[in-house]
Amino acid sequence: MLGAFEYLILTAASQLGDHAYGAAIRERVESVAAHPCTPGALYTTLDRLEQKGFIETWLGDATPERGGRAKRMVRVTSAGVAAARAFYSTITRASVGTKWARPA
Amino acid sequence: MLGAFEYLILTAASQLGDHAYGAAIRERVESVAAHPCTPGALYTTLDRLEQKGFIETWLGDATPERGGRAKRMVRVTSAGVAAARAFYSTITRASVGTKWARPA
DNA sequence: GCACATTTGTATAACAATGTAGTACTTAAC
DNA sequence: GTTAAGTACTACATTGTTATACAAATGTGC
Repeated sequence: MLGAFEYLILTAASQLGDHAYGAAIRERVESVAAHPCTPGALYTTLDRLEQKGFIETWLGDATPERGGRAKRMVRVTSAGVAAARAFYSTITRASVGTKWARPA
Repeated sequence: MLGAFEYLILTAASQLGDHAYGAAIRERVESVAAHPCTPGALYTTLDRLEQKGFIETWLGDATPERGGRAKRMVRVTSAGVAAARAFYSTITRASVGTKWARPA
């Protein structure tokens, strides 16, 4: 169904738009979830999302900063958007009427 | 962090209140998610949720209906409610500003 | 009223997919 | 060459899935 962690990465990438790349996504996920997002977790998940066709990635240029390795840029595909939408709507629908969510 | 499937089971159990038991939870999850919830998936997940202290289960009485095996009753603990709340709020917070969720 | 099918429900075991930790490698600026 | 930013890899733990078996009660035929 798309895991919770995969969903967090998709949302982060989507929100970062043209500036979405590995490390930036990582920071954003960590700030939103109260939850560490280690490099290993991130890149293996990126690989899997790409395999499923939910994102596209390519190597971009190195920005002229101290540690200038090329960034792995990320774009969410339309299939990825659809998957994220489905996940969100399932969670929302399930939560209607619970103590911890608003009544809808 | 609590998986998506675990969350669905917690919400279903919570909504069913005193009538929460294995098979009823299963039906409810299937109707909410467009996703099959097989017996195996359900009971292994119940075991795991119980181990983590998110639910309590005990064997109830058999109702006087055709197939009257004793039901495994389920109650969400306060720890379970807290976990569900945390999950929901993480997903909600992460989704703010995406194409597929409303702006907050 | 007894064998036996039928129905509702639970359990187990083996496996596949996801999520995580830790560490090593690459590239460029200082 | 040291330091910083970033990516990649490997091995492992946790979650999710499939398929099948088991249990207990009611209903039916004879």
